[in-house]
Amino acid sequence: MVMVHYSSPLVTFVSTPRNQTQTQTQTQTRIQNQLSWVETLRSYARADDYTAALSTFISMCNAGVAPNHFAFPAALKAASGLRQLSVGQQLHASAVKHGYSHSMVAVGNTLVTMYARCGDLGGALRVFDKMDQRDQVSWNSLIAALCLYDEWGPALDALRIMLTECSEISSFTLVSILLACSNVAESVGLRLGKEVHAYGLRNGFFTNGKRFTNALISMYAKLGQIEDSISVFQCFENRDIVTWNSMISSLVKNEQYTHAIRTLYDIVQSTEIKPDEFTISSVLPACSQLDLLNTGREIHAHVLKNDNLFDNPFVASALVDMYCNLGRVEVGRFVFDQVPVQRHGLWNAMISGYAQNGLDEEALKLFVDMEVIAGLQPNETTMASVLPAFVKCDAFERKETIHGYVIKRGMEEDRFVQNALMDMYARVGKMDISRRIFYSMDAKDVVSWNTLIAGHVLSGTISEAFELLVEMQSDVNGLKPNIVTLITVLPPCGSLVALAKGKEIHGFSIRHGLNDDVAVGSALVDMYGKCGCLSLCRKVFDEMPKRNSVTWNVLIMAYGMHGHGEEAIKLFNEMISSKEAKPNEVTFIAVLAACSHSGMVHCGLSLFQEMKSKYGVKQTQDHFACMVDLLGRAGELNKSYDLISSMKPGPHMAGAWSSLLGACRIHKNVKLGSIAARHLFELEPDEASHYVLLSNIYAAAGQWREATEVRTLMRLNNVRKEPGCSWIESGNQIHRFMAGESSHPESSRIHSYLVNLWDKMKRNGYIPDVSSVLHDVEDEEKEKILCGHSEKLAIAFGLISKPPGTTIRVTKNLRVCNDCHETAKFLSKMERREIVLRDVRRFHHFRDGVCSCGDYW
DNA sequence: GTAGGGTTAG
Repeated sequence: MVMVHYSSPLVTFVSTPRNQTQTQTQTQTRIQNQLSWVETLRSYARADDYTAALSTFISMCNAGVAPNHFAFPAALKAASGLRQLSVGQQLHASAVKHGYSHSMVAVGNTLVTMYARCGDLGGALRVFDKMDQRDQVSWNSLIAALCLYDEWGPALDALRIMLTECSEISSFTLVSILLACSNVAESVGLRLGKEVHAYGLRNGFFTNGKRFTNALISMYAKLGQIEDSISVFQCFENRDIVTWNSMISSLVKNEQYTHAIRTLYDIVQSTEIKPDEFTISSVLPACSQLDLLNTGREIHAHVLKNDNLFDNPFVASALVDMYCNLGRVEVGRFVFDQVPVQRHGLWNAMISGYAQNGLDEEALKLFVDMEVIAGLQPNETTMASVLPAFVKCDAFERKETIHGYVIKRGMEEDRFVQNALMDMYARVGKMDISRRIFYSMDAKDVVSWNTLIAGHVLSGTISEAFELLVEMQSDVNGLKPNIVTLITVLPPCGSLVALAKGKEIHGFSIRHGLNDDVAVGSALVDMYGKCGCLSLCRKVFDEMPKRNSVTWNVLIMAYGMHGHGEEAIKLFNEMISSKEAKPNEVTFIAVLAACSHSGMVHCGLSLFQEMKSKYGVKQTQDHFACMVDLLGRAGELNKSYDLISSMKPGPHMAGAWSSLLGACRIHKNVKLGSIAARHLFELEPDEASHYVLLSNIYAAAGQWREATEVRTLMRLNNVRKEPGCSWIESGNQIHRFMAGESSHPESSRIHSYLVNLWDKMKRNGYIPDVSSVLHDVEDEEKEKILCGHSEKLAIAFGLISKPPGTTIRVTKNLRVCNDCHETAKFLSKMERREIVLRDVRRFHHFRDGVCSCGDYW
């Protein structure tokens, strides 16, 4: 027997020496004695003082008093409570020796529960099978055991058999069944749960069973029927603290955060009920969700005033979690450092707090400390929290070694860890391994799908991402795309101008009620803007129930990119006066870029000067770079140059110099252009576009020798020009065209169409701008090269394949050349087609021979 | 009978 050390008045009582000879009185005394022992043992067990109960049992045996059929269940309950399987097994053997065990229902029942609670479900099932007799409690014990191991289906099967064997049903049965109902498929669980509810109503379980009512509240909430939970709660008057806690946690589970906080206030105002550790740890997540830092602080204060609450590990980690979720990582750390009892939950809360706030190195350090200092082995939750920090932390280079660690610790089966690993492989460019993990997973959840889709978006394999989006909806588990999915797939629709796909996703968001979400709405506004559909972009924006800074920024950006500078500034002023969202640094990037694209120099200058004083947004080097662009485009090349010279060195410098270089091409300034290019060759020697621009500038000025020199330099530096590439969506497919290439299946048809079109244009007075061609060859050859430009191929394909009257939307990876710009403008009138051409910088919207940018680009 | 810490996007 395991010895349990404790001191109690009982010890003196049991160690009193006994007489060796037995008289009748002595026998009576002995029986009396046994009764007292057992009674003491049972009262300890009833009071959940398991250590005392076991100790009593041991002393009783040592005193030569045989345990009876009341003693074993009490001792077994104590062993269960202490989760001591070996003690339970010894009790089991001892009970068999004394002739109890399975023949005695009470002992058998307690054995089932003991094995289940001590981590041995198999042992529990074996005992149940061997029992000669079973009563209602036996079945309850079995069902509860199965529920404990998440064997919900078998638990319900057991109930069906039980109903054929037992006529009586107790509140214990009902509570177990309700628990099982909450964890099976919604339709099955809800149907059965409602039957149990009705049964309880008919049989008076409401009047005598708080447990039943509390379980009902939780059951409805877990199955998403929060209205039913609330009505059960409201109809029940005999509420205790568990009832209130069940209601609060149900509300939080169903995202009814405001209601949850209100319920907490109801508790506080009532005199007889006081919030306990369950209340606190249930309600704190609601504070995070609603951004209620002050409410969180009040709760924290309440915890500090009742210091027994702070000893609860759930409360402590919920506080850490709340502060970190609200961005107060340092307060979270302060609380973390105050907690005397170090448990996994607490460490994991702090590690994920660091990781989610981008403090990767702190997260990694704590991950190490957890084992080294606290002696706690990281578990699956730790791993899933820390993996993103490993992936993002530049100081940690050999990312993949972490997979070995995961396997060594036996955590590779965990879904959250697998998802995090998939993300890691996607980010290091190993989509094959990411996919392999995905297809090896038994239970893929929405996050698994989202991670794989995001991986494909990240690695530029967009068609795979779109295919997965479709495949996902036929997943056997009935998974559906969620908000994150939509936010993942909408940006590539915008960048590829895949308008039909974008509209399809928009439709999906409406059908599934996801379009009211700010992030989804903003992504839709952005997508329509990038697809060149200003009207739909505006319509989505206007219909959104809630907008934030991002929403306004993407709308302003869209108007700016389309050359509607005045409108963009008007929207900026509306944003300020609506007070719906505050302008931030990105807002000023958007308005300054808008001014730049529309040549609104004065407006841009005054906004730039006022942004700090009037709007409280600090100027960054990126804003300076916008101003360089604005001045340069407007032809104020010297001012632009002076501004660059005043800028601090940093990664934004390349952008600034390339703005100036671009401006020099527009305004044909060879001298400044070559200065800008020289800086760029140093900063980004591998970037082909710089060489091409400078070469263009020389060529346009007729300086062919210099132009050739630049091309030679490019060769010497081993820089290869990124091939021009354009996309157009047609027939629910994205078609890609590379400059001078004929890999498209319809290539020859497009080519002959383009030759005819070119002739027709020239007959109608079009003069090709051959200055865009770098090669020093005959004009006829230059025209051939011009006709091979990818955007012309894409526009030609659009004219052939898209129904008359529809808009042609093309996007290009590089800047659109002068001749393609003029061609599109000419075609928009000659072929009576609206053409929207998007390049790396902005939109060119051609209608009836006019470009929205007014040739200012 | 009631409670937590995790993965995806921005």
